[in-house]
Amino acid sequence: MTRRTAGPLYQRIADDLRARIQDGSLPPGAKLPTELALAKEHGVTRATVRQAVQLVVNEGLVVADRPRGHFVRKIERITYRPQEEWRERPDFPELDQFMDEQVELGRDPHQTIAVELTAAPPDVAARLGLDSIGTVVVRRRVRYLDGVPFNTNDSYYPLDLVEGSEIMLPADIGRGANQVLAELGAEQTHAVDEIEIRMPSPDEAERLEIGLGVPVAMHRATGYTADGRPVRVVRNVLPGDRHLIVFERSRGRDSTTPSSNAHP
Amino acid sequence: MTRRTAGPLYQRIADDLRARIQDGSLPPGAKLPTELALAKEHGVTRATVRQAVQLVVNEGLVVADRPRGHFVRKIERITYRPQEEWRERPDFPELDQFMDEQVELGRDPHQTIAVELTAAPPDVAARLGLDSIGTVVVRRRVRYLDGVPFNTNDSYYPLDLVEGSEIMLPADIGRGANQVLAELGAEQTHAVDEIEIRMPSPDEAERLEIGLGVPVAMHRATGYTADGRPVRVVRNVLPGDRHLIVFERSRGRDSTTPSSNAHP
DNA sequence: CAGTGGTCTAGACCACTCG
DNA sequence: GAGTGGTCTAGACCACTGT
Repeated sequence: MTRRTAGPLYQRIADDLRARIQDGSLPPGAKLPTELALAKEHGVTRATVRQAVQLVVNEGLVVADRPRGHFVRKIERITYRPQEEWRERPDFPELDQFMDEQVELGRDPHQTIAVELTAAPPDVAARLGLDSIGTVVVRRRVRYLDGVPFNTNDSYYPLDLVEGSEIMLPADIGRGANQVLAELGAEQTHAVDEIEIRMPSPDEAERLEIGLGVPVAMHRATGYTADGRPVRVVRNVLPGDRHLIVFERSRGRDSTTPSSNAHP
Repeated sequence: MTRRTAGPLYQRIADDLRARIQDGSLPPGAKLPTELALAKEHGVTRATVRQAVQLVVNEGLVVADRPRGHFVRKIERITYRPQEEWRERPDFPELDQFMDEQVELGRDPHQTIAVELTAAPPDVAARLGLDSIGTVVVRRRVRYLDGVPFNTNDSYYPLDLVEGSEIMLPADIGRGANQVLAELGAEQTHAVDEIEIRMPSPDEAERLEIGLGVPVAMHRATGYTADGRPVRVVRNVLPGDRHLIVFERSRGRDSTTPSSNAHP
């Protein structure tokens, strides 16, 4: 942490706040001094203090809880393992995988499911190899943990592949949508995971109750059958303050250089 | 894009800017109207316009290029494949892998290398299984593409493992540090990749020339030998506007559930 | 009701780049 | 030298929360 001794006033005030957070005198969850108090302390107007506070808010260090005050952000991440979707499931699971794992950890998960028929958005169409009029089935899920929205999970399937199947029903699929796909003759043997880091759109921020200063990961997974046909695209939006993405890899032949069907 | 018809003025102005960016009337690279022009257009003061502009800047949609004006951000990402570090390399490579791949793509890469001996930072110590006084060798690299800093790559090795080896020299290792480790009797057979999404610290922002509104991914890779001993931790800081992280996976036994040595 | 942050105005001066 | 955004002041009113 480089301490500034010159430069704009608001930067110096922000430096001071960061230092207090880092050295523990303002621990996670602590309430910051009020804007008025900071103004008096530094001999500036409230407007200048607000610039400083805005800065640390946009860095994700501090959250505004209006009108109680500003507080040091508490961060608690769950581990998100894209590879686990291919883990063996119990023979008669009652919940889907996300729910299942979280219950094991003593959390209270639930999710909303909506199914929709639309034209494939461009990124999905490109990965599914569909032309511009390709119709897809989308399963949109919002997942909650202890009442807080945690991530969104939108799965896209070519309509002709899943028409009439369980995938089109807005309900949990205990054995997993991938299992249903396999039963439909489209078993997936490999997948490509893409992770894009950016700030959320206003829509995403609202849907996931994301505050300022929290970026998201857009995780896209494209699943392929043995003959290289893409049969599924999943778009996950993961708020950065609530997720740690984990992959494991071995030096085996099949997990290093699959070489084909790579996107983009 | 939900258009607002009520609410704070600056939000409405920001909505208007977003809409113009999304519908193409302000394409990537285009110059926004000046703050004064926007103020007149919307019948508000410059301070209010600045709030609106700050918002879209912090969303990463717009960059300030002072004092020329504000411009719509152009985003161009390179593909970053953690698994590729285990790709077969040419017998007599002259450059390291990052450089090599980028030259193939017609870019001009270079990197700075500094080697340092320090106590292991807590996150590294935890992953290497070292106690609080464990000493490590750090190879710090900053990688540039066409003169722009692209990412940082700090590799940590237990001192007793690499002492006296090529790893301690601040120069490119054509055949790769992993190959050197193997020659030292510490061949890695599997690894855990962790990806954390957050806003950059002021230090990181400066080192990587990151503007407001650009989050980073912290990618940590921990490499293990066949007997499960961690021998290397790499910390990569990847600015979100310049990277797309890609993994590929097969449904084979070894790439799905390695189960042991997982962090955290 | 008091205290907090959120929004907005009106104005001032500065540093830097470009023509 | 004109024009841009960056910084800062002084003041006002509002909406919401907790007591």
